[in-house]
Amino acid sequence: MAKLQKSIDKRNALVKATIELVNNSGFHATPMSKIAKMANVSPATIYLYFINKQDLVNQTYIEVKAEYTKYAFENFDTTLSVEAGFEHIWKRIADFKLKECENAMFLAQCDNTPMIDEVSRQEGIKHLQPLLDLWTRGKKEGIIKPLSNYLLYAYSINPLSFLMINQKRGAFQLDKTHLEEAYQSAWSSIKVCK
Amino acid sequence: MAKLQKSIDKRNALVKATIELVNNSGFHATPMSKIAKMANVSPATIYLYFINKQDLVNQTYIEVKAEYTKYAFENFDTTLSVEAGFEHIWKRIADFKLKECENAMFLAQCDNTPMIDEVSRQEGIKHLQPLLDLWTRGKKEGIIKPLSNYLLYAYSINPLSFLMINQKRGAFQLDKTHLEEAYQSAWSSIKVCK
Amino acid sequence: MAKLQKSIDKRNALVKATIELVNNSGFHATPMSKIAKMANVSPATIYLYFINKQDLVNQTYIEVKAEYTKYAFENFDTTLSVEAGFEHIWKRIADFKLKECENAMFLAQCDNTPMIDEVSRQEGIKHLQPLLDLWTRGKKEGIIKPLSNYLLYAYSINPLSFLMINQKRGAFQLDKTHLEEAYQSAWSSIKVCK
Amino acid sequence: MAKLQKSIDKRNALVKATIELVNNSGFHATPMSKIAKMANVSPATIYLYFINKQDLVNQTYIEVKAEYTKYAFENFDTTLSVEAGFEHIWKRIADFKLKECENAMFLAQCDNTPMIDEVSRQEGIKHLQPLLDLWTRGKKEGIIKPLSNYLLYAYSINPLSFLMINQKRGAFQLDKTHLEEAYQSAWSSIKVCK
DNA sequence: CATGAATGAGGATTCATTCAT
DNA sequence: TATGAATGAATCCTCATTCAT
Repeated sequence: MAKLQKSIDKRNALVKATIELVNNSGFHATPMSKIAKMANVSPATIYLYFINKQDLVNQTYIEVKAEYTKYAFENFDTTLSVEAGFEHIWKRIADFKLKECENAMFLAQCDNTPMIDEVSRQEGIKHLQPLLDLWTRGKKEGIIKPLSNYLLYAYSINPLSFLMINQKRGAFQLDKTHLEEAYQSAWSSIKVCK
Repeated sequence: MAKLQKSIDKRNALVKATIELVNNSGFHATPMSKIAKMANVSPATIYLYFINKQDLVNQTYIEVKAEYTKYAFENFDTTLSVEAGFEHIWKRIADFKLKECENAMFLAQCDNTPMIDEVSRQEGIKHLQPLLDLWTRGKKEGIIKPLSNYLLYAYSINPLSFLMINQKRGAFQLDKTHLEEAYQSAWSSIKVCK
Repeated sequence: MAKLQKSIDKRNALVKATIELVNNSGFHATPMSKIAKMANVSPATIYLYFINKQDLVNQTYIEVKAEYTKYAFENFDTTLSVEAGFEHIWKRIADFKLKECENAMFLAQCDNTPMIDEVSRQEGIKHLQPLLDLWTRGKKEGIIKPLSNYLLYAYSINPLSFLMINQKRGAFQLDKTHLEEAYQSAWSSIKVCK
Repeated sequence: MAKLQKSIDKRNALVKATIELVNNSGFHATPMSKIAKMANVSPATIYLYFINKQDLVNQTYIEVKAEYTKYAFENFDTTLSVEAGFEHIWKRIADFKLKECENAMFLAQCDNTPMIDEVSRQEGIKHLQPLLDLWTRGKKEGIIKPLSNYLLYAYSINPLSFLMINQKRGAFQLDKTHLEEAYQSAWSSIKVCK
C-alpha cells in the first residue's frame, strides 16, 4: 500500500493544484513552481509523473472530463424512457457543474481556449456516447428534434456552463427553482413540440 | 488627416493582431513582440497606445464587446413585436458570431478565462440593455418565460458560442438550415409554451 | 532679447531639472524624458542643446562647479592675511553648500561616482586655484602646515560636504554655532600649532 | 560542508562582483547579467540569493559596512586613554580605507548617492557605537571638543574617504608620512587645544 | 528652433526544465 | 523515488536617441 498509494496521492495533489491554480490565473500564468508548492512536492517531482507542463494539463483535462462523464452517467438506466433518461442525465450533469464547481470551471476554460492538445480534446469527448445514443433513440422515436448532436448539446447541456461560471463569479445564484426552470428550458429546446 | 489617422490605424492594427494571436495561442503564450510584428510596429510602440499587456487585452475586449453589441442591435426597432424583435436580434448575433468568427472566438476566450480585469468585464456587459428590455417586455406580455435574464441568455444566446467554437474547430458546419433550427431551439427554450 | 533669452532659459531649465532629478534618483535612474518634462520641453529638444545624456551631466557638472567656485571666491581680497583669507573663503563655501543645497548635493554625487567624464572632472577642478595659492602662501609664511593640497582640502573643506548631506537627510541641523565650531575645527586641522 | 559552503561562496562571489562593477560603472550602469558573469553564475541564480537588484546592493552595502566597522574596532581596548584609543581606531579605519580600497569606494558611493534604501542605510550606521562612546568619554574628560558627533566624524574620519577616492583616481599617493600627517590633522581638529 | 511619435537595443526578472545528490 | 539548486531562454517593458513635420 504505502509506496504506491503515496505516489497516487502525489499525482492527485498535483492534478488538484493544477485545477485550482489554472482556474484562478490561467494556464500560462500558473508556474510549475506554484503547482509544486501547492501540492507539497518539489518542482522536479512533477516531472516524475508528467512529461512536461503541457502533458500535465492535458492529463488533468482528460481526467476531469472522465470524472465528469462518469458522474453524468452513474446509475444511468438505458431502459428508461428517452425523456426520463434525459432528465436523469441532465440533472446529474447539473449537479456536477454546480457542486464540483472547480472541476467544471477548469473544463470550461479548456474548452474555450487553445490550451489543450487537439488529441487530448478528442480523448475527452469520447465518453459522452451514452447521451448521444439516447438522443439517437429519441430522434428515432420522434421525441427529440432531428438535429445535429452539436445543436442538441449546445442547447440542452452547454447552457449549464454559462450558468455555472456566472454563479462562480457571484453574478447570480442558482437555487432549486432555477434549476427546475433550467431543466424545462433545456428540454423545451430539444424535444419535439407537439 | 494624416497624423491622427495613422495613429488610429496603428492602434487598430494592434487590436487586430492581439485578437488573432490570442485566439491561436492564448493570452500568456502571445508575446508582445509577436503582436508588434504582426501589426508592423516596434514593440515599444505598443506602449504609446496601451499601458501594458493587461491594458491591451482589456481594451481589446471592451472594443470587441462594443462591436458585438453594436452589431447585434443595429437597425433594431423597438416597436416590433417581442417575437419579431427577438428573432431580429438573435439573427444579428448569430451573424456576428459566425461571420466575425475571430472576434467572437476572442470574446468566448475572455468570458471563460481569468484573463480580463473584473472592471473591464463589467464595462463589457453594459451594452446588452436593449435585449434585456425586450425580455422584460416579453415577460410582461406573457410571451417570454418569467425567468432570470441569466437563464434566458444561457439558453437562447449563449449556445451560439458553443456552435461557433466547434465550427471554427472544424467539428461541424453550420449551414442555413442548421441556423434556422438553432433559432427555433433558442426560441423554444424561452417562449411560453401554449 | 526674445529668441536668445528663450534659448538660454530652456538650457537653464534643463540643467536645473537634471540636478534635481539626479539628486533624487541618481544619474541612470533619471530618464531624459523626465528631464524634458520637468523642463517643459520635448525630449527631442534636449538634443538641440546637448550631444547626449553624458554631455548633459558633464556640462551640468562643469557649470555647477563653476558656480561653486565663483561663489567661493567672490569679493576675495588677495591682500588679506592668510588666516583672514581662509576664513573668508571657508565661510563662502559653507554658505554655498548649505544654502545652495541642491547644487552641492549634485557635486557630491558627481565627485563620489563614476558618473562624470574624467575630462570634465579635470575641467571642474581648475577654478580652485585662488585657494591653492592662498595655501602656498600660508605654507611659505609658516602659518599653514606644509601638507599636500589634497590633505588640506580633505580636512578643511571636504567635511562640509559630509555635513551638508547629513543635514539634507535630516540627520542633524547645522546652526550658526555649529558653523563657527566647524570653522574652528577646519582651521585647527591645517594651521600650524604654535 | 560541500553544499552550504558552495552556496556561501556563490553569494560572496556575487557580492564581490557587485562591488567591483558598481565601483567602475555605478549602480544603474551595472546590469545583473554582468554581475552574474563575473560571479560565474547564471543571471537567474542571483535571484536565489537576493530578491532583486535593489536588495542585492542593499545587502552588499550592509555587509561591507559591517566589515568596515568590524575591522575598525578589532582589538580595540576600551581601557586605553582617549587619545590612544582614537589613534588606534583612526589607524585601523585608515588601513581599511586604503587597503580595502574597493570596499571603501563602494561605501563612499553608497553614502553620497540615493542608491541605498533608507532602512539599509540606518542598519549600516548602527555599528559605529564604540567610536561614539570613546568621544563621549573624551568630551567628559575635557580632551575632545564638545561638538556634535557629526562634526567630529566629518573632521576626523570622513576626510579619509576623500583621500582614498583621490588616491584611487591616481590624483595623488598617500604614503606613510602623509598618513601620519593626516592623523595629526584629524586629531588636531577634534582635540581640545591647550 | 521645436516637437511628438517611433524605435532598436538592452535590462530586470521569470520560468520550464534539468541534474547532482 | 524525490529533491532543491541551477540555468538558458524567453518576456515585458524602458529609454536614449532619431526623424518627419
